[in-house]
Amino acid sequence: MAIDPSSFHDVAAAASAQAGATPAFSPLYQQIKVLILKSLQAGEWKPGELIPSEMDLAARFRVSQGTVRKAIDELAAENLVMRRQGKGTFVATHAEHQVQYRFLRLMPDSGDLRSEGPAERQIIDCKRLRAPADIARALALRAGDAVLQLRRVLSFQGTPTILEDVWLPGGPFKGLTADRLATYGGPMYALFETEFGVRMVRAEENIRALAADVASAELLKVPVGEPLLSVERTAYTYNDVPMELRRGLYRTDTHHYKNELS
Amino acid sequence: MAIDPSSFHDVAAAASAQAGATPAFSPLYQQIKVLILKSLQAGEWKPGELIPSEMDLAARFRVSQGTVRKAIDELAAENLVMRRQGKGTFVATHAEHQVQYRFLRLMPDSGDLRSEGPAERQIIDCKRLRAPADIARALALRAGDAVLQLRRVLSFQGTPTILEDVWLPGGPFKGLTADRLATYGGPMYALFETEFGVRMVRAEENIRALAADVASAELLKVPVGEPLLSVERTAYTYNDVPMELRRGLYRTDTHHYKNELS
DNA sequence: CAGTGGTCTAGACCACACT
DNA sequence: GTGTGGTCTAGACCACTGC
Repeated sequence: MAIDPSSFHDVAAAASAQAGATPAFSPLYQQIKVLILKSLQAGEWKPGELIPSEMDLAARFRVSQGTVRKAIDELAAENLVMRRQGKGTFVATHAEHQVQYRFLRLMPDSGDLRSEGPAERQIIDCKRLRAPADIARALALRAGDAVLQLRRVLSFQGTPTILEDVWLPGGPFKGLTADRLATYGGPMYALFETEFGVRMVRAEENIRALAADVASAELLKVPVGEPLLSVERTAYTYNDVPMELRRGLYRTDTHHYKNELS
Repeated sequence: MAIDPSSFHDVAAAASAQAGATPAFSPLYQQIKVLILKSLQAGEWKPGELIPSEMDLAARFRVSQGTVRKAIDELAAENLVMRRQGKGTFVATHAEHQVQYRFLRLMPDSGDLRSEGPAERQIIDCKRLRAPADIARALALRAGDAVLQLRRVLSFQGTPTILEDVWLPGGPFKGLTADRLATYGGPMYALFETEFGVRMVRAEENIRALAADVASAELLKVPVGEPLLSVERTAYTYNDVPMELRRGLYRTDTHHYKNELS
């Protein structure tokens, strides 16, 4: 077959048909990646589910298996999917035992979190309110929009260690109650997936040291003025849409925040 | 040619010739990666230098270009080498302007470190001493072995912000003086590369909040008891050999420690 | 222009999991 | 055995760099 090498596939043809001064060249596998990403966002495959095999996807998009493979490689590197040899590729989820606290970097000074057993969770408060300006900005809402605020304490081996305030946009999380949170056994992000279809994909944390105020000191059972780690986390779903703001105060007398740099 | 499919290359043949109960299967590209890594360690190519082209390496190791490519892909993902299309693959270095403070996660509350201009560095102390037990353990030395201790303050826009104590093993860093550090313009890790042939490859940080003691408070110009971020970093060369212990105290009133989770 | 890394394909075989 | 992801090869062409 004598065919134009730049149009021997549907996707490739569509790419080269782009108009504009800059051709905006983008590799085929990147385009395939975007297409798979859209299916993930649209919920075509739910967290924990098996996605079609590389061969199937290659047939669907009319490209070779190698091209699909490279697209999935990148998605796997970003922790959006998980590959398992012999079984297939699965949509990543927070509900797995292996990656229980994927966004929690606090470690006991000896051992790891698993060796401490599960954390005891105590919900202090859960209420619906109108977003203050700073919260609204962080969640890409308008000031005054409905948000849920949740406050809880996590204790390890009987010692209160983390005090967290969580803000969630009211729309996507309509119907979330303190009771539902208290009765749910797994990680909070797993509940978000199963009950609200919101999967947190990545997060940013801004960390500071500050002195415990009266309220925090009481809840964490430390003296007022005790230095605490302030960890402000913004968590994002697909497409960099912020879906959670979380302000944590960590006691660091028996634990530390661990970070790997490379 | 009728040849055994598992022995059509030197490296592959060597791999399949391994004895032992567990065949310890390792993909070809992983073995190639180890070989390239050894050349990097041995200093066959120095930081900043061009390594041989993929074709050359493929010829050297008697494998296909694709296999070399996959090995280099992983090295690039680990920031050990840097690829530049049309030019070649270079050994990574701390002396590049783009990645100036690769291990420093402190950011001004608005803008970034570059917008603040270069930090002012003030060396407080630099002395040779025998390693206390905890320092020795972190650096994989014996207690009492010679170490260099260095203390310095970094200021941004006139405000002292970071107080650092650095411990280095005496052997590899023989001859390092406060004067050499003061006159050197670039990042400390770049000096380590050019003068001592020590390239830091990755690091771990343990972070805590603590109250400023008298000495720290004076150097950072904050009240005694002010909450500070304590950042304890262990930096490693090739092969996970620890080469530096660094204890930093960060003021977080105008800056914060930024971490990306995924 | 030649040389480099980057993309894409096609086909073979290997390792693993289920049935 | 069948199907999955994982490895390896070989060859073609594209995009970028510098002579």
